[in-house]
Amino acid sequence: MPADPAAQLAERFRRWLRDRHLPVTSQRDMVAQAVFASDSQLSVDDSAARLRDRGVNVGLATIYRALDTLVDAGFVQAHDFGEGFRRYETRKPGQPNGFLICARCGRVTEFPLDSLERGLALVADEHEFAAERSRVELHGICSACRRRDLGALARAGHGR
Amino acid sequence: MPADPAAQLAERFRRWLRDRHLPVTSQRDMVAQAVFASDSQLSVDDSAARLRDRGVNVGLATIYRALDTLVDAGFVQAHDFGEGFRRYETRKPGQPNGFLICARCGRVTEFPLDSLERGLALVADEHEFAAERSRVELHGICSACRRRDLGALARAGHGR
DNA sequence: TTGATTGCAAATTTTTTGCAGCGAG
DNA sequence: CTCGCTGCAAAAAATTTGCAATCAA
Repeated sequence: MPADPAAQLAERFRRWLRDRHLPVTSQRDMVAQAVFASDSQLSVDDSAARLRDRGVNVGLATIYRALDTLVDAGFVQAHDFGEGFRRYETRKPGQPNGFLICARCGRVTEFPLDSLERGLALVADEHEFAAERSRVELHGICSACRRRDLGALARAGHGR
Repeated sequence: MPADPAAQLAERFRRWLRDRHLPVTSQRDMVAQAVFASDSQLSVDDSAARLRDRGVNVGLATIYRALDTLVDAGFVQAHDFGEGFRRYETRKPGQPNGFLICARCGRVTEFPLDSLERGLALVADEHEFAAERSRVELHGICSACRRRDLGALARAGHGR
């Protein structure tokens, strides 16, 4: 059984293209695989780097266009974390849409919104707002950086 | 009593500058007043336009620098709604930090996070994340656009 | 063959930076 | 007088666009 989810997604994307009589080019396929194979949010540069590492050479403009297509097709989701550029990520069914953004190391961890959904729906209702999607960001210090800070503090205390 | 909150903020900003021996220039003052006087989130272009309308001429670079200073001073908050540029807004004590972003007209309405705070704290705790600030975005159709759509639908129905 | 895609380079857009001259303290 | 600020123009950085050559179907 083909249990590799990235390969399955790539195949579904190819089918999506064929269904609308769009050519399945190797470049698009490579970009798609790069995003599908990553479990983090890739910038366009990140994607270009990964392709380069695999010996594949694709123009930046092509990567932008391929990612646009992937977003249109619904396979990929675009993010803007306020860094001045976008990031892209495979859109899995039942996506989290909650983000813990570490101010120290920049790492972005995701979490599901289930527990907040009721409250969010309530707020939308209050304002007669028809919400289609929601996004929650928590900015602060992640557990790893936190532990590191506490460790440093402890050492400083011992040394007096 | 001087009840104009914008004027009060401007005065506080001047004092902030004086306190650190920075010159209080008319340009910085004007930029500050433009943001303080607005109740929406201004882009740099918006700010430039408002200043131009008042007959004030300030270079774009100066506006960027003045806004940076205002953010550093804590009087103004920067936003990124994924439009490709930033927006700035007076930071009031007990800010909302919740945003209803209309996909149709682009208007951004704010709402307070009180009702969600408990849930947010719970999520942070679960991940051992030390949250400093949170940000919630709801994307969808605002009440005004909603009504407009419904009206159009009704009219179409009548005309049959 | 046909029409969409690709690559490259030029164009756009937002923001930053360098620097000579001005101005607040 | 002394720094820091201002304006302008050039530089950066991310993204988009125009177009001839290429490629999938």
